[in-house]
Amino acid sequence: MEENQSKKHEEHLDSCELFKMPDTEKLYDLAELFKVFGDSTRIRILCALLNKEMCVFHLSEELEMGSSAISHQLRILRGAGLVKTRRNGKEIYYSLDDEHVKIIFDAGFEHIEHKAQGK
Amino acid sequence: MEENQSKKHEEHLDSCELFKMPDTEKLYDLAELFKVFGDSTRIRILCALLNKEMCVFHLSEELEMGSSAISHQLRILRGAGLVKTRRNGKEIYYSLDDEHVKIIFDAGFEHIEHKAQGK
DNA sequence: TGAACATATGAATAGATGTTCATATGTTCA
DNA sequence: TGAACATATGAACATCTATTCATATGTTCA
Repeated sequence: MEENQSKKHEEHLDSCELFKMPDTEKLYDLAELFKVFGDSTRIRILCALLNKEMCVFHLSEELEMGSSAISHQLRILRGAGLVKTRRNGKEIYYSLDDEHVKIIFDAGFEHIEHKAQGK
Repeated sequence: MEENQSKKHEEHLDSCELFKMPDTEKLYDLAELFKVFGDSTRIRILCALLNKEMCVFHLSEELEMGSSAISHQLRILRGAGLVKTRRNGKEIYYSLDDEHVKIIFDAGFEHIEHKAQGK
Protein backbone atom coordinates (compact mmCIF):
# COMPACT_ATOMS: atom_id res chain seq x y z
CA MET A 1 0.00 0.00 0.00
CA GLU A 2 2.63 2.53 -1.04
CA GLU A 3 4.23 2.68 2.40
CA ASN A 4 7.42 3.98 0.86
CA GLN A 5 5.75 7.17 -0.22
CA SER A 6 4.44 8.19 3.14
CA LYS A 7 7.28 10.38 4.40
CA LYS A 8 6.38 13.42 2.38
CA HIS A 9 2.91 13.41 3.83
CA GLU A 10 3.58 12.94 7.47
CA GLU A 11 3.45 16.59 8.46
CA HIS A 12 0.16 17.16 6.79
CA LEU A 13 -1.37 14.13 8.44
CA ASP A 14 -0.07 15.33 11.78
CA SER A 15 -1.86 18.62 11.39
CA CYS A 16 -5.12 16.76 10.94
CA GLU A 17 -4.74 14.42 13.83
CA LEU A 18 -7.31 16.28 15.87
CA PHE A 19 -10.02 14.87 13.69
CA LYS A 20 -11.36 11.55 14.82
CA MET A 21 -13.33 9.33 12.47
CA PRO A 22 -16.45 7.78 13.99
CA ASP A 23 -16.11 4.13 14.93
CA THR A 24 -15.45 2.18 11.79
CA GLU A 25 -18.05 -0.28 12.97
CA LYS A 26 -20.72 2.40 13.00
CA LEU A 27 -19.77 3.47 9.51
CA TYR A 28 -20.22 -0.10 8.37
CA ASP A 29 -23.67 -0.12 9.93
CA LEU A 30 -24.44 3.13 8.16
CA ALA A 31 -23.36 1.66 4.83
CA GLU A 32 -25.58 -1.34 5.53
CA LEU A 33 -28.52 0.96 6.11
CA PHE A 34 -28.01 2.85 2.88
CA LYS A 35 -27.51 -0.40 1.05
CA VAL A 36 -31.11 -1.18 1.97
CA PHE A 37 -32.23 2.09 0.40
CA GLY A 38 -30.01 1.42 -2.59
CA ASP A 39 -32.26 -0.95 -4.46
CA SER A 40 -35.05 0.24 -6.72
CA THR A 41 -37.50 -2.41 -5.61
CA ARG A 42 -37.04 -1.57 -1.96
CA ILE A 43 -37.18 2.16 -2.64
CA ARG A 44 -40.44 1.71 -4.48
CA ILE A 45 -41.83 -0.36 -1.63
CA LEU A 46 -40.85 2.27 0.92
CA CYS A 47 -42.30 4.96 -1.27
CA ALA A 48 -45.58 3.11 -1.57
CA LEU A 49 -45.67 2.77 2.20
CA LEU A 50 -45.06 6.46 2.79
CA ASN A 51 -48.75 7.12 2.41
CA LYS A 52 -50.48 3.99 3.62
CA GLU A 53 -49.97 0.50 4.88
CA MET A 54 -50.12 -2.20 2.25
CA CYS A 55 -50.11 -5.97 2.14
CA VAL A 56 -47.76 -8.06 0.06
CA PHE A 57 -50.29 -8.66 -2.65
CA HIS A 58 -51.09 -4.98 -3.14
CA LEU A 59 -47.42 -4.18 -3.33
CA SER A 60 -46.83 -6.89 -5.90
CA GLU A 61 -49.58 -5.40 -8.04
CA GLU A 62 -48.45 -1.82 -7.67
CA LEU A 63 -44.88 -2.67 -8.51
CA GLU A 64 -45.84 -5.30 -11.08
CA MET A 65 -43.64 -7.95 -9.55
CA GLY A 66 -44.11 -11.42 -8.18
CA SER A 67 -45.19 -11.57 -4.56
CA SER A 68 -42.22 -13.75 -3.75
CA ALA A 69 -39.76 -11.08 -4.80
CA ILE A 70 -41.69 -8.52 -2.78
CA SER A 71 -41.71 -10.78 0.23
CA HIS A 72 -37.97 -11.26 0.04
CA GLN A 73 -37.39 -7.54 -0.05
CA LEU A 74 -39.83 -6.87 2.76
CA ARG A 75 -37.82 -9.26 4.86
CA ILE A 76 -34.75 -7.12 4.32
CA LEU A 77 -36.65 -3.92 5.07
CA ARG A 78 -37.94 -5.48 8.23
CA GLY A 79 -34.48 -6.62 9.24
CA ALA A 80 -33.32 -3.05 8.92
CA GLY A 81 -36.11 -1.89 11.18
CA LEU A 82 -37.70 0.16 8.45
CA VAL A 83 -41.08 -1.52 8.25
CA LYS A 84 -43.39 -3.24 10.70
CA THR A 85 -46.22 -5.67 10.18
CA ARG A 86 -49.79 -6.12 11.24
CA ARG A 87 -51.74 -9.25 10.50
CA ASN A 88 -55.34 -8.96 9.36
CA GLY A 89 -56.75 -12.37 8.59
CA LYS A 90 -54.80 -13.92 5.79
CA GLU A 91 -53.16 -10.69 4.85
CA ILE A 92 -50.16 -9.08 6.50
CA TYR A 93 -50.05 -5.34 6.28
CA TYR A 94 -46.74 -3.57 6.12
CA SER A 95 -46.13 0.01 7.17
CA LEU A 96 -43.17 2.24 7.94
CA ASP A 97 -41.66 1.69 11.35
CA ASP A 98 -39.65 4.85 11.57
CA GLU A 99 -40.07 8.52 10.78
CA HIS A 100 -36.46 8.59 9.62
CA VAL A 101 -37.44 6.83 6.45
CA LYS A 102 -39.19 9.93 5.22
CA ILE A 103 -36.36 12.19 6.33
CA ILE A 104 -33.75 10.13 4.51
CA PHE A 105 -36.04 9.87 1.52
CA ASP A 106 -36.56 13.62 1.30
CA ALA A 107 -32.89 14.38 1.75
CA GLY A 108 -32.08 12.09 -1.15
CA PHE A 109 -34.75 13.65 -3.31
CA GLU A 110 -33.50 17.12 -2.57
CA HIS A 111 -30.04 16.16 -3.65
CA ILE A 112 -31.29 14.73 -6.91
CA GLU A 113 -33.45 17.71 -7.76
CA HIS A 114 -30.69 20.07 -6.77
CA LYS A 115 -28.38 18.32 -9.20
CA ALA A 116 -31.05 18.10 -11.87
CA GLN A 117 -31.22 21.88 -11.98
CA GLY A 118 -27.65 21.98 -13.23
CA LYS A 119 -26.62 22.94 -9.74
CA MET B 1 -47.77 -12.66 -11.66
CA GLU B 2 -50.83 -14.01 -9.94
CA GLU B 3 -53.26 -12.16 -12.20
CA ASN B 4 -55.94 -14.66 -11.39
CA GLN B 5 -56.04 -13.58 -7.78
CA SER B 6 -56.60 -9.92 -8.39
CA LYS B 7 -60.41 -9.77 -8.30
CA LYS B 8 -60.74 -9.89 -4.55
CA HIS B 9 -58.49 -6.90 -4.22
CA GLU B 10 -59.91 -4.57 -6.79
CA GLU B 11 -62.11 -2.57 -4.45
CA HIS B 12 -59.29 -1.92 -2.06
CA LEU B 13 -56.99 -0.80 -4.84
CA ASP B 14 -59.70 1.48 -6.11
CA SER B 15 -59.97 3.20 -2.80
CA CYS B 16 -56.29 4.01 -2.98
CA GLU B 17 -56.24 5.34 -6.48
CA LEU B 18 -55.84 8.90 -5.27
CA PHE B 19 -52.29 8.15 -4.33
CA LYS B 20 -49.80 8.66 -7.10
CA MET B 21 -46.34 7.17 -6.91
CA PRO B 22 -43.54 9.52 -7.99
CA ASP B 23 -42.14 8.84 -11.43
CA THR B 24 -40.59 5.42 -11.42
CA GLU B 25 -37.59 6.92 -13.15
CA LYS B 26 -36.99 9.27 -10.25
CA LEU B 27 -37.21 6.42 -7.80
CA TYR B 28 -34.57 4.59 -9.79
CA ASP B 29 -32.36 7.67 -9.56
CA LEU B 30 -32.97 7.79 -5.85
CA ALA B 31 -31.96 4.16 -5.48
CA GLU B 32 -28.83 4.90 -7.49
CA LEU B 33 -27.96 7.70 -5.11
CA PHE B 34 -28.38 5.56 -2.01
CA LYS B 35 -26.41 2.80 -3.69
CA VAL B 36 -23.48 5.19 -3.67
CA PHE B 37 -23.88 5.65 0.09
CA GLY B 38 -24.30 1.92 0.50
CA ASP B 39 -20.66 0.93 0.43
CA SER B 40 -18.44 1.09 3.47
CA THR B 41 -15.44 2.41 1.59
CA ARG B 42 -17.41 5.24 0.07
CA ILE B 43 -19.10 6.04 3.37
CA ARG B 44 -15.75 6.22 5.07
CA ILE B 45 -14.44 8.51 2.33
CA LEU B 46 -17.44 10.80 2.65
CA CYS B 47 -17.08 10.79 6.41
CA ALA B 48 -13.42 11.73 6.17
CA LEU B 49 -14.36 14.58 3.85
CA LEU B 50 -17.03 15.91 6.20
CA ASN B 51 -14.40 17.85 8.09
CA LYS B 52 -11.74 18.71 5.53
CA GLU B 53 -10.64 18.25 1.99
CA MET B 54 -8.23 15.39 1.39
CA CYS B 55 -6.16 14.06 -1.48
CA VAL B 56 -6.21 10.48 -2.68
CA PHE B 57 -3.04 9.57 -0.85
CA HIS B 58 -4.25 10.84 2.52
CA LEU B 59 -7.49 8.96 2.09
CA SER B 60 -5.67 5.77 1.21
CA GLU B 61 -3.63 6.10 4.39
CA GLU B 62 -6.57 6.93 6.60
CA LEU B 63 -8.64 4.07 5.27
CA GLU B 64 -5.65 1.74 4.97
CA MET B 65 -6.44 0.85 1.40
CA GLY B 66 -4.63 1.03 -1.91
CA SER B 67 -4.85 4.35 -3.67
CA SER B 68 -6.25 2.65 -6.75
CA ALA B 69 -9.26 1.39 -4.86
CA ILE B 70 -9.78 4.84 -3.38
CA SER B 71 -9.50 6.43 -6.79
CA HIS B 72 -12.07 4.09 -8.24
CA GLN B 73 -14.51 4.94 -5.47
CA LEU B 74 -13.87 8.65 -5.74
CA ARG B 75 -14.80 8.40 -9.37
CA ILE B 76 -18.18 7.01 -8.38
CA LEU B 77 -18.67 9.68 -5.74
CA ARG B 78 -17.81 12.32 -8.29
CA GLY B 79 -20.21 10.82 -10.80
CA ALA B 80 -22.96 11.14 -8.23
CA GLY B 81 -22.12 14.80 -7.71
CA LEU B 82 -21.14 14.22 -4.10
CA VAL B 83 -17.52 15.36 -4.24
CA LYS B 84 -15.59 17.93 -6.20
CA THR B 85 -11.89 18.26 -6.90
CA ARG B 86 -9.18 20.88 -6.73
CA ARG B 87 -5.73 20.33 -8.10
CA ASN B 88 -2.74 21.50 -6.12
CA GLY B 89 0.44 20.55 -7.89
CA LYS B 90 0.64 16.81 -8.15
CA GLU B 91 -2.08 16.26 -5.65
CA ILE B 92 -5.80 16.43 -6.27
CA TYR B 93 -7.85 17.43 -3.29
CA TYR B 94 -11.35 16.11 -2.87
CA SER B 95 -14.08 17.76 -0.88
CA LEU B 96 -17.82 17.48 -0.50
CA ASP B 97 -19.80 19.11 -3.28
CA ASP B 98 -23.14 19.25 -1.60
CA GLU B 99 -24.55 20.07 1.79
CA HIS B 100 -27.04 17.24 1.37
CA VAL B 101 -24.33 14.74 2.06
CA LYS B 102 -24.25 15.75 5.68
CA ILE B 103 -28.02 15.82 5.92
CA ILE B 104 -28.36 12.32 4.52
CA PHE B 105 -25.50 11.17 6.67
CA ASP B 106 -27.05 12.51 9.86
CA ALA B 107 -30.46 11.13 9.03
CA GLY B 108 -28.93 7.68 8.61
CA PHE B 109 -27.03 7.96 11.86
CA GLU B 110 -30.10 9.01 13.73
CA HIS B 111 -31.97 5.99 12.48
CA ILE B 112 -29.17 3.67 13.57
CA GLU B 113 -28.85 5.16 17.03
CA HIS B 114 -32.58 5.23 17.42
CA LYS B 115 -32.68 1.51 16.69
CA ALA B 116 -29.64 0.81 18.84
CA GLN B 117 -31.56 2.05 21.88
CA GLY B 118 -33.97 -0.81 21.51
CA LYS B 119 -36.41 1.67 20.01
C1' DT C 1 -61.40 -31.12 7.87
C1' DG C 2 -59.94 -29.59 3.38
C1' DA C 3 -59.83 -26.30 -0.31
C1' DA C 4 -58.39 -21.67 -1.47
C1' DC C 5 -55.79 -17.92 -0.49
C1' DA C 6 -51.70 -15.04 1.46
C1' DT C 7 -47.22 -14.95 2.72
C1' DA C 8 -42.59 -16.86 3.69
C1' DT C 9 -38.44 -19.24 2.57
C1' DG C 10 -34.57 -22.13 0.58
C1' DA C 11 -31.99 -23.14 -3.54
C1' DA C 12 -30.40 -21.88 -7.98
C1' DT C 13 -29.03 -18.65 -11.37
C1' DA C 14 -27.74 -14.53 -13.68
C1' DG C 15 -26.08 -10.05 -13.26
C1' DA C 16 -23.79 -6.38 -10.62
C1' DT C 17 -19.94 -4.68 -7.93
C1' DG C 18 -15.41 -3.82 -5.32
C1' DT C 19 -10.66 -4.73 -5.19
C1' DT C 20 -6.29 -5.78 -7.24
C1' DC C 21 -2.82 -5.58 -10.72
C1' DA C 22 -0.69 -3.51 -14.52
C1' DT C 23 -0.31 0.43 -16.91
C1' DA C 24 -1.26 5.16 -18.52
C1' DT C 25 -1.63 10.14 -17.77
C1' DG C 26 -0.20 14.28 -15.73
C1' DT C 27 2.74 17.24 -12.60
C1' DT C 28 7.06 18.85 -10.40
C1' DC C 29 11.77 19.69 -10.07
C1' DA C 30 16.66 18.86 -10.67
C1' DT D 1 14.44 16.22 -20.65
C1' DG D 2 13.94 12.50 -17.42
C1' DA D 3 13.17 10.69 -12.85
C1' DA D 4 9.92 10.57 -9.06
C1' DC D 5 5.56 11.16 -7.50
C1' DA D 6 0.20 11.43 -7.62
C1' DT D 7 -3.74 9.98 -9.66
C1' DA D 8 -6.59 7.58 -13.11
C1' DT D 9 -8.18 3.67 -15.64
C1' DG D 10 -9.04 -0.91 -17.98
C1' DA D 11 -9.21 -5.82 -17.34
C1' DA D 12 -9.74 -9.76 -14.45
C1' DC D 13 -11.48 -12.08 -10.61
C1' DA D 14 -14.04 -13.14 -6.59
C1' DT D 15 -17.95 -11.94 -4.03
C1' DC D 16 -22.44 -10.34 -3.33
C1' DT D 17 -27.30 -9.78 -4.52
C1' DA D 18 -32.04 -9.80 -6.65
C1' DT D 19 -35.21 -12.53 -8.87
C1' DT D 20 -37.42 -16.87 -9.98
C1' DC D 21 -39.15 -21.38 -9.00
C1' DA D 22 -40.74 -24.78 -6.00
C1' DT D 23 -42.45 -25.55 -1.76
C1' DA D 24 -43.75 -24.74 3.08
C1' DT D 25 -46.41 -22.32 6.63
C1' DG D 26 -50.41 -20.16 8.26
C1' DT D 27 -55.30 -18.33 7.89
C1' DT D 28 -60.22 -18.39 6.55
C1' DC D 29 -64.45 -20.33 5.52
C1' DA D 30 -67.64 -23.66 3.61
